[in-house]
Amino acid sequence: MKPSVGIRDVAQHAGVSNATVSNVLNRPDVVAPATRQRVLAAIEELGFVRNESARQLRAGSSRVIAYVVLDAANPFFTDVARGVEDAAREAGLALFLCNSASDGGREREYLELLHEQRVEGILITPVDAASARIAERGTPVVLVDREATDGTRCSVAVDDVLGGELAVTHLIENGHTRIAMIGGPLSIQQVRDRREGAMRALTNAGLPADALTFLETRSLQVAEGRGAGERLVGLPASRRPTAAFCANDLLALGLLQSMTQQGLRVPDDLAVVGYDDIEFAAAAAVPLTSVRQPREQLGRTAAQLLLTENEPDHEHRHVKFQPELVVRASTAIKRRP
Amino acid sequence: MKPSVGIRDVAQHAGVSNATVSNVLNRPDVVAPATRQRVLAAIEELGFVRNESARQLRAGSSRVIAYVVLDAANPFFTDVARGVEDAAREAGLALFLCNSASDGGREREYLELLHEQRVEGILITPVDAASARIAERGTPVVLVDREATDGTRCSVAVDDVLGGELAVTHLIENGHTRIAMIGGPLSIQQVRDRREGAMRALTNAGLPADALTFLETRSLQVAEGRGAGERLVGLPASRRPTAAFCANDLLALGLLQSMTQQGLRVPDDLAVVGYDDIEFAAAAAVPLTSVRQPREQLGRTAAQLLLTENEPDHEHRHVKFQPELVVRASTAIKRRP
DNA sequence: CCTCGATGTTGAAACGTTTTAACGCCTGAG
DNA sequence: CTCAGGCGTTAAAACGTTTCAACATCGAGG
Repeated sequence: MKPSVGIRDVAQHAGVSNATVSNVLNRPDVVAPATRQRVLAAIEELGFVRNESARQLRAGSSRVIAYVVLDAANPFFTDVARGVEDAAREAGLALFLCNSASDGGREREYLELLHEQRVEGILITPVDAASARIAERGTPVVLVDREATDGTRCSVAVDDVLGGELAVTHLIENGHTRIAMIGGPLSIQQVRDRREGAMRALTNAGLPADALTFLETRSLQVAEGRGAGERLVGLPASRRPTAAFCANDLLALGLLQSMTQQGLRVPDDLAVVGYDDIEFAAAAAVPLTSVRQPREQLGRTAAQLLLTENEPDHEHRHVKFQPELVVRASTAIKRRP
Repeated sequence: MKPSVGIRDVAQHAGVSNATVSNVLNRPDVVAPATRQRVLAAIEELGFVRNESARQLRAGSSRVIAYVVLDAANPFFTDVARGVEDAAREAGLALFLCNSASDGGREREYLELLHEQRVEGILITPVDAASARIAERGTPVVLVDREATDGTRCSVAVDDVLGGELAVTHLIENGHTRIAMIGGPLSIQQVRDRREGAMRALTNAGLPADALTFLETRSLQVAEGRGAGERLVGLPASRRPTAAFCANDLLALGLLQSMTQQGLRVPDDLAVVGYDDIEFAAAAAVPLTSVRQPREQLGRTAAQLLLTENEPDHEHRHVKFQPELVVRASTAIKRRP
């Protein structure tokens, strides 16, 4: 490792004091143009890179925020992250992405690390309700895609109950009366909310609660969707649902694959609704009906809320967006031959 | 903001010196169990969080590495990132993900930031050749999915020339003699390599170079694939290729969508080969033939190489993996009615 | 000629840790 | 009783910045 050139080396090389170098770095306008040039030249020549730790230690602020994402492999979250990043960069902040991968332990570790790093703020889509209540340790936290139940912090969410209701109402209107909902684990708030919305749709339509079969999955990933498909087909034909509402598009895509593999047709044998409307939903084997959420706006808004967090008269806000149903081929009206 | 409790506050509260608190934090075994308990209790009680900046400033090391990814929305890279993270976490390092989003400026900013942060090491899939040559500033850098041409750093790559050759050879064997390659911009090394492989396949089969029409795109994203599809269909039927090799799966998925929309059939009117074999390739409208790369292993290996970087007798290594063709429906043999 | 304000520069004191050498205490051996 | 050695603890010196009050220098206004 190089002897690591510091601000004093630069100062000496340029024939000024270290305070002046610091000024060139942080308040260029306050130093005379000639000196500034000389210092910049010295910086260039010596290959000086400011030591952020020292800067932060003294200055107290870090110019970095972080987004702890639930599943970096889910395009929904990468889209949210893009919104976050755009907003952050407009505000002159850098963004660190951390992937909890739905693992509470990992999430805790990252939060601890971020607190230690004294980031300016943390955006998080928490793994479960417990972690959503994480002790605030001086760093502002904004919940993303999850509503803060207590008023202790800001949150940006989408009305998942409404989303579930939209999806299942659509299926009911298409004539389905035996419907499966696929999703899990139930420790995830979104899954619970979407199920609640589904139940509400049944009630609204005067259908009994057992018109909905809930198949719980271990995660919200493609492979689990395939597994659920097999379980579904395994059911006796008389009780087998004619439509499925998946808690996200990854599950729906897996389900779709599984149906094709088992020789069943979508939507004829099984209508499918997904959730999130990720880009791949439209490109699927059967273009997927899905519930669209304003992904980038979700992230962008969350970042903006975070920025208001240390304003003097800040009070926590809870923004809630409306989802929207996008109808495609996977729920085309059932043919009655 | 809270008055921020420091190590000395803890020390005072526990009736010991700050050095002892530091020992509890870093070398718990060296301090007497009773004292340790007392200190831990004080930490808990005061809600002390170690200031990482100060730690790092004094200790010199950061326990963090970073992966600057080319496109966080591309599942290929999130899979690579997962491999990186697994390896990092096994080594007790945290991983920060930075998304350059194929933007050279963004990439430079992040690299600067990471240097300032004095991260232990940087993994990067660079935007273009210029950025791949980025001045090393004391922080070890490993190239991911790109070969380091000079011997100045380690790299982990996949043989893209071979990949392109596999894809196009497969198309030729299926009887295609007018083939399109879709990808870009050409500033991306992978695109150039895959095209070179495609040309080699032509040569091997004794086909003229103009059997391959290269359609350059502005990026490697789904929307560009759709655009390319329209351009393709716009060609006079006599010159229109009967098969397309896409530089990645996102383009291929876009192309697929575009074909369906324009009423053409895959593979009958156009056979399609993608690249990367992302999870969604198998779930596409027409399951996609694709060139598979060992994604997670790529990331894992890169992280491991990075870790060897500050061993005393380190010499830069260039690992190169072999890709593999996965044949699916999108290149099923052309029917000749 | 003196004073004043503006403009540029600087010396030195933080910031909150880790680290090192030294310290006091206790125990067991001589 | 003395002394060597081990053990646990500590005072104080870093680490590389930023910041602030103070200090030159200079031109203009009185």
